[in-house]
Amino acid sequence: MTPGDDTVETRELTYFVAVAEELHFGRAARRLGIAQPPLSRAIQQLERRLGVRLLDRDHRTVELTEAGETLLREGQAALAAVSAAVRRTRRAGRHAPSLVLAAKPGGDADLLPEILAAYAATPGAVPVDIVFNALERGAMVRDGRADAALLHAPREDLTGLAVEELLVESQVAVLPRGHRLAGRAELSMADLDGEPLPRWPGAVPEGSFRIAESGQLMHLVALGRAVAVVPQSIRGNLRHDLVGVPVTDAPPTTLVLAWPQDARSRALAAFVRTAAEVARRAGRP
Amino acid sequence: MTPGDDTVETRELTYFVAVAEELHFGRAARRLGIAQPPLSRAIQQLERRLGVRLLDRDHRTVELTEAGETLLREGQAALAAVSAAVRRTRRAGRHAPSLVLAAKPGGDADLLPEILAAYAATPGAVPVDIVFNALERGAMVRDGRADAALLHAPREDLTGLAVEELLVESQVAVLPRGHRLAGRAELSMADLDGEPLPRWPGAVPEGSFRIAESGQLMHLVALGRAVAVVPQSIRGNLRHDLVGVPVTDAPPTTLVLAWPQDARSRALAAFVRTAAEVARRAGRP
DNA sequence: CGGGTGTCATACCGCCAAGGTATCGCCCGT
DNA sequence: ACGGGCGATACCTTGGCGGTATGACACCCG
Repeated sequence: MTPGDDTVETRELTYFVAVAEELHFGRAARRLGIAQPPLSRAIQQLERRLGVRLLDRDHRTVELTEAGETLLREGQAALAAVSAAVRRTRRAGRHAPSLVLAAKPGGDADLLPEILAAYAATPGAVPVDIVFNALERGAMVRDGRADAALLHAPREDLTGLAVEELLVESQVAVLPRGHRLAGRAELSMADLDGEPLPRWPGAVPEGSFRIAESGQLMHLVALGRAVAVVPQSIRGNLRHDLVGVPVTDAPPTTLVLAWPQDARSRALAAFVRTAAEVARRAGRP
Repeated sequence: MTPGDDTVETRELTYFVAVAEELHFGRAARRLGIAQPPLSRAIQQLERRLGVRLLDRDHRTVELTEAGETLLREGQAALAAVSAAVRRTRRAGRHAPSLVLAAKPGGDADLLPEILAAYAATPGAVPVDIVFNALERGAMVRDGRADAALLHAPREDLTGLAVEELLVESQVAVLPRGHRLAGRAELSMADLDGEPLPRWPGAVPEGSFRIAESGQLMHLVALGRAVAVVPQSIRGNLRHDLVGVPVTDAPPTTLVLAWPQDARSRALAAFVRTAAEVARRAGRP
């Protein structure tokens, strides 16, 4: 045995993560585009190499051991790091420097146009591509698909990212115009008890689909199937049949600009500086 | 061409990192334990896959392109993440929970004994293994060889780590007892101009060896071959033939406890809490 | 209770690609 | 002009990855 072998191929990690997420060899194999037997063998070999049982499988069901849960978490992070390395290398090679910013539609508190204009006016500014994505903007920064993202703390996880706070916002409940609470000047969270979930995009109401786009959520609200508690800045973009009512005791939300904490790019640094300045200026009109 | 292939095997990354660090295919191949031709081919293939030139090699010399520098940095991080995943998985499998703490001999400001005692008294405390290492305690935390480390900011790089500040210290110059400055009550950095390097462990004086152990450095100081500027807490552990003189304008050093920022371990959290408390208590005696 | 079905493991095979050896091509120092 | 050093190329061998077929076992059903 050679226990000093402290590495594993990304292929093996990918395979394990697929099985660990699916908890089903057949489905995982299909997702990976290979047949099931090689997958079984690969997992066995991985377990032998690590000297650790990763999955408890009786003939009916597959579940993660403690070691397996560790490898799922850590393996996902490691794979993201590898993808990030590849993507950033490709970007560095194509000599057309640019920035990719991940934002959520309607989630920029209307700061984005001004930030982009101010940055574009900066000497040495580089083209900025905006990528809209509601659910995985943090992951996009971590794995190199984006150079920076607008995120909402503490709703979204910021581990592994450097951040600049742009704006602290209170929250409002979005309600159909005809709702029993729609006329109130303000609410407390307790007033919303018993209202249907989800409260925000990304939350997964049981048995329902994943809300991937805020328009879907707003539609659900309009139908009375959901109540959303969101940063107050979206009040400007509400559909005509919805109203936003301040929720006094909802925790305030912070709009942050996040980027990989080891980023070394001159352009990114300038963009961050500009964004912070614009936000500061907007803070005291 | 299949540009959607966003991953790379760890083997390829390891190979590239070796070449990028050595800037020499032959040496890199020897270090990797393979022959040179397969290594050349592997790098070429990697470049083809990424669609990017990584190394500028004329027949005499090898140097990194910009993309190559990116891949070196990012690849090292990704490989550390993979190693960390493997090690943490192995640890999680062997069901004997414990903590590994990386410290530098003499670099704990004498806080360690008290921290260990206080933690051991905590309910649910777990055995703590101390690993002494002067040069790569940060890397040990990042790649999973240690759960936490005592580091000195800003001397050591903290990116990617969560930290708790334990102690802010001013610095002293370590001098031979007979040195012309040894009698002074205090110094400024300017007084040390012209003194021989290195100033601290890990610094590499030109043409000399790497100082891997503080005893070596102290020996050099005693021989008049070096001057060290170090946190004042080491004054208690100086050899009889050395003295420490405060350097008034040296930037203060902060002793921090650092751990992987995505750590989820209950034991680690308790240890950090205890350490912070001990340090706070020690701060106001 | 016996056949059917779903699931993971095993057996066996073919082939690609990683690694080895030998050699080339090129630049350099002398 | 020549030998030495270095990376690239040519060619071969083989380990291991992936595929198909099948086994072993548990559960469901009529």
